[in-house]
Amino acid sequence: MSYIMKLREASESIDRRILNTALDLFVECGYYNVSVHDIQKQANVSIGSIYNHFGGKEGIAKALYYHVLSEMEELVNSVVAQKLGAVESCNQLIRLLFEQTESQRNTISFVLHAKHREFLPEEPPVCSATPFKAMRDIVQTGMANGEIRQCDPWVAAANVFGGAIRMIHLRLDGVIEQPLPTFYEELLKVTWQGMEVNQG
Amino acid sequence: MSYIMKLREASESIDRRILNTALDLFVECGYYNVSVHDIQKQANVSIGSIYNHFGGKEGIAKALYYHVLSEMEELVNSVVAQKLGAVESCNQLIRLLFEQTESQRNTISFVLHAKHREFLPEEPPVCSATPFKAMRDIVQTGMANGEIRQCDPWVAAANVFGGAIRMIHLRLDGVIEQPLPTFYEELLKVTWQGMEVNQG
DNA sequence: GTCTATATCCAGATAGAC
DNA sequence: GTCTATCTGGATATAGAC
Repeated sequence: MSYIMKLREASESIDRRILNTALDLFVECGYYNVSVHDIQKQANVSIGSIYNHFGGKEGIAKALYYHVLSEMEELVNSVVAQKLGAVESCNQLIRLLFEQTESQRNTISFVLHAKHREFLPEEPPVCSATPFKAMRDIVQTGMANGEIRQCDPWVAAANVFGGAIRMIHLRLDGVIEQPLPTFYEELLKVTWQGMEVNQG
Repeated sequence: MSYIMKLREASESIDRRILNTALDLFVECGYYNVSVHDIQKQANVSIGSIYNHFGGKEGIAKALYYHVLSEMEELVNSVVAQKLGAVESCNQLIRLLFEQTESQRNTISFVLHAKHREFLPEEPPVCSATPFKAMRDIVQTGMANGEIRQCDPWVAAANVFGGAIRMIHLRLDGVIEQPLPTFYEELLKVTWQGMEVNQG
């Protein structure tokens, strides 16, 4: 083990080391392709510690799930706290999500890309969690105050964020090869003004 | 085993019975939560037959993957063959996808919702498969002939189909409770004309 | 609380009769 | 080609020393 690694381990709590390692492995290989031993080895902790701290593999996944959800919630709250208009709030959210897809790839991947129901069957689906509700609420507010065209709430939310989320998926799958912020301005333009060529 | 079941089994080839059963189980429980024995029991075939026909669990998944991809390809081709304009082609595609999400739920779920890379690591990602390329091509054509606003190809495709795909995901997750065709008209309006309220 | 060594279980895969 | 019975590896989880 390198000196750098030792330093890093000393600076991180054992819990964090387990969670960080698990996040990397789950995202890279998929939950069911990762064994407790894999996590144990890569995190340089004993298997006993893992069972003491989290009670098992599913315990790790659950802790991780709530951890990344709370990070997501922070992100949404940081935008809401600015009290911008609805449209501008959505834009900031998309900008932050695009940036974090590049800088915090695995966190975003675990929130937006993982199929939690498969390994955490008891938990509610992500999209019904608070940060996602908050995103839909922002759109709702915009419709109420006339910033955003009136329409069905699901349609509105899917249209505002659907394009961005689709691009995040494609980026995480390696299909899009440029960093997402490259597309930010252009995406906003078509999202708000539409795809149809203006007549006259 | 009921009389109806026997009739159904007699009318289906053993291959189809295995694939149909596997599709249902994979979608409902997730690939790794389904054992070969589960498939074997529910399809009323012996485990030996499964290994003879598909060589194992991964063989089933691979066959299924190409099967549903070809169904998806048919769907796209059926629209392309009509030689409509680009915008109208996209609309028809979305309409068909919405309808099939209700009538062929598991097929759509396996194509659009499953994480194939986790259990078929050798296969290319779905979104790089032909039907998805064809969808992007339709959008491209529309930009070339002036039907659709000029912009980055990824942004355009994500915006045209992103809202629809997002709604399909939400529907498959049980978050949206109404059948998707309900939203068809409204979705098209905002997709093409945008979300921003017109000035004046 | 942390570790190693071990127990238990069940999945995928195979063997060999028919 | 189809079946049942069986093997084997590897996973989760535990026991018990330190």
